[in-house]
Amino acid sequence: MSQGPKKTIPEKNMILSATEGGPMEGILTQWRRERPDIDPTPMAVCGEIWRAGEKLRQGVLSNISNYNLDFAGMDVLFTLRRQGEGETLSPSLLAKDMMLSTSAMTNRLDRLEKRGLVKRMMDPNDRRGQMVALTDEGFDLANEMVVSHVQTEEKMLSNLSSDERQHLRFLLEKIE
Amino acid sequence: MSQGPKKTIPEKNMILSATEGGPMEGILTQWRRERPDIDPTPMAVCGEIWRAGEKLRQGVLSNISNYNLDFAGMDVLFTLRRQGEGETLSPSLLAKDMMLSTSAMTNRLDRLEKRGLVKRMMDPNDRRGQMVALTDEGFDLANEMVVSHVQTEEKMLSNLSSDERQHLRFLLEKIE
DNA sequence: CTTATTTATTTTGATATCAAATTATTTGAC
DNA sequence: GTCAAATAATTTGATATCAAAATAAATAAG
Repeated sequence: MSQGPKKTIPEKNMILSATEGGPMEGILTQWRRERPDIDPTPMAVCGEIWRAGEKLRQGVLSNISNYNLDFAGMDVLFTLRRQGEGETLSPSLLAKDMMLSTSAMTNRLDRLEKRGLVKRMMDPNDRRGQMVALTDEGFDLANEMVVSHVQTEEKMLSNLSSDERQHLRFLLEKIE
Repeated sequence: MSQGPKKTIPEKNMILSATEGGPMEGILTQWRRERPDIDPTPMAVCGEIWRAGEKLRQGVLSNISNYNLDFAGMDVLFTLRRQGEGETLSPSLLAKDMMLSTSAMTNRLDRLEKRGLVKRMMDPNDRRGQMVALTDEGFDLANEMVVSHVQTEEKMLSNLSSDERQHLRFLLEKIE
């Protein structure tokens, strides 16, 4: 209440809370004791990114499981939905878009097709190729699901102001 | 060269580069067209986190595969190594630490034990329990590997200043 | 035209994971 | 002490993934 100038306190708190108290700090302490020759902060940064990603993934998954879907299925439905109504993508493009093997995509599409959410159509210009589209049911489901999906994400990000979110993206994009 | 005050330009650039050019921007554009009623920026933030995490994972994996290991094995080795030489953890604790099922941990330990990197010992105080420790070989490998591991991460984070890294962690920790 | 190469998708075989069941042991209630 | 509930680890069964092989069709070179 009487020590430093008030001006510096917010900044100080910011820095402190990024290095204290977090679940990462114990790990860093261990490494510093075992390998004082190594600066472990890169591990902390990467670890926080993975931890945050995992937390977000859990939250998103818990929402979409209300629709009897998993992350994989949601990914396909949303990718197709945001192309626009009636638009199609080939299995190869879908796989590339999601950084997935084409065989994994075959499997995902099989499951979604069995549930009636997507349909495969022959590509009229290339008999090797297929055109994958949402069914009406898939389109409606994606339309409904995206609302609660974004709400779920919004809730998990609610401690971040708009500026902070932008800054977070800015920093993440600098990762090589 | 003659328009606005120079002072604001860095901030402006910062904001611009977080919303333009990134691999996320096309996706946002699609969503804005299809669902103008929904603010898609939460998807962008989450997507950036997952994207960055995946990129880091790839880099780390490409380094540890020089040691014929995968992410799973590295995780176990490092968790044991940072406990200190000769320290042990039970399979349950290891599993909890890595947010993994105990059966997955059984599998990981089987593989590492087969390679002679860890050993299982009976817990003298609880005949149900085990104490997992690094072998000498495992200890040496962890010691060698952590150097290039941190270097690899450091390289991928090299575009971020020390302050930026701290700020990044600060922001990530706000995710609920 | 024919053959070789590339491209699109599926199938096969292997593996890491999880949830649930199993086995063995400890802890707690009485 | 005995029985029930909790805990530690493994086994089992199912599944999603990948890499590599297989199938089929388009493209290119001669």
